[in-house]
Amino acid sequence: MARNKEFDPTEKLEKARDLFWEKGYHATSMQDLVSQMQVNRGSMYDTYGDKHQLFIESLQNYAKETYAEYKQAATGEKSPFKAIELIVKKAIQRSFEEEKVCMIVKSSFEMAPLDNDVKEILKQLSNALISIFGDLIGKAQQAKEISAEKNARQSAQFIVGSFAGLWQMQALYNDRTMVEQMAKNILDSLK
Amino acid sequence: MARNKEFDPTEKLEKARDLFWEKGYHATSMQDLVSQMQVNRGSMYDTYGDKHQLFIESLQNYAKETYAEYKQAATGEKSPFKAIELIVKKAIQRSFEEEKVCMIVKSSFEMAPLDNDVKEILKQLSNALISIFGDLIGKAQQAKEISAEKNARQSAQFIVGSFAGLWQMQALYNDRTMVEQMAKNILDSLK
DNA sequence: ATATATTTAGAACGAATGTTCCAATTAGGT
DNA sequence: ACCTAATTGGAACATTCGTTCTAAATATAT
Repeated sequence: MARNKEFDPTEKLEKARDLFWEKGYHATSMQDLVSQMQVNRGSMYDTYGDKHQLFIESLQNYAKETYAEYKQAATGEKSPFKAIELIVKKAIQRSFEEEKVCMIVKSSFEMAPLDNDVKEILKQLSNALISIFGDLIGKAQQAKEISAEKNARQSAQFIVGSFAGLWQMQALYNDRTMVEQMAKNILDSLK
Repeated sequence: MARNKEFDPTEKLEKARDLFWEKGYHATSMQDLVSQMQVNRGSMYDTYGDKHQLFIESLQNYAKETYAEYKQAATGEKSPFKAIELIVKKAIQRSFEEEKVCMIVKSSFEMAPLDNDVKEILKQLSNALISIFGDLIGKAQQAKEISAEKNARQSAQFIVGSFAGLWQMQALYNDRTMVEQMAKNILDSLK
């Protein structure tokens, strides 16, 4: 039939994702993307569609990779509460290593008020994380590690929401001790 | 000497602020601002400087007005802990009335990674809020309303950070009950 | 009343925006 | 080896971007 692509679409998508992740949607130009991805303009539009679609795919890719890391951090841990702790630790570690704050949270503030399609995706992705924590909290309650009085899903929402606080503090102060202290407070308040 | 301005600079600044507040910095164009403020382009540059300076003044104006409202919500309240509760309540009420999420938090995610000047201002403004809560927490400890074990400033940082969680949830789900439940969790964890 | 400094309206600027198009290239199926 | 369909590089598109400029209008101080 015809030629094959010279580039690996998912590898290049990750480059786009990293740029959107760092600068957000509006501050990232197609020129920025072309330069960073090292892919021709035409090929970009052929492969990913327009900027908006590319952003959405970047977001999905981010969530997929991030949640996989979170789950991976918890596997093998028998104590559900410790599993939660491990995920939070991993999230913080990752965030400081990448020197970037969670793309879903950033996008929630930048895009949710302006773009309904993106907002729905962000809701769905956040729901997925809430479910992960909800399950763990339920199990922790069964294991009597935390009080069974509290509603598991509410606690999960609290945890996921609290992440935003961690990231804001990181974004402003970039002080890991401070962020870890906040995380400790959050985890303590679960019990 | 010469003519007077036909418009009230602070009144028009508030219009700019509302637009930046809603859409963020990058998604707001000068054309948007000219239309919304009903001020001539040239007059805008004469009065406020460029877009960047106008944004900074908008941010300062936002903080001034918001913090005044917060303090006002707490005045007359003898119990320091209840004062904290009142501020949180006011913050939530205001946020749902305006149908917009805190401009400082939004800007922290959009601008802090890209703009050091804005980041420093955001830090300073956040510090001011942390101090307000730090004072109240200190007083609440003296009044034995909350445990004196915890470091007051750390708890204040936790509160201020937790606001970001409230706003993310509002931005995504726009569910007031959910946000109020989260706020309750935050306040409970203070004790 | 006149001179003067400032504001006003809106045209105009070059640069950057997202997107499309086209000719040249290239690899796969027959 | 040759046709064919897709990819490639890069020019080109119309808009929009933030900003500046000019000329007319206007209010103040003398």
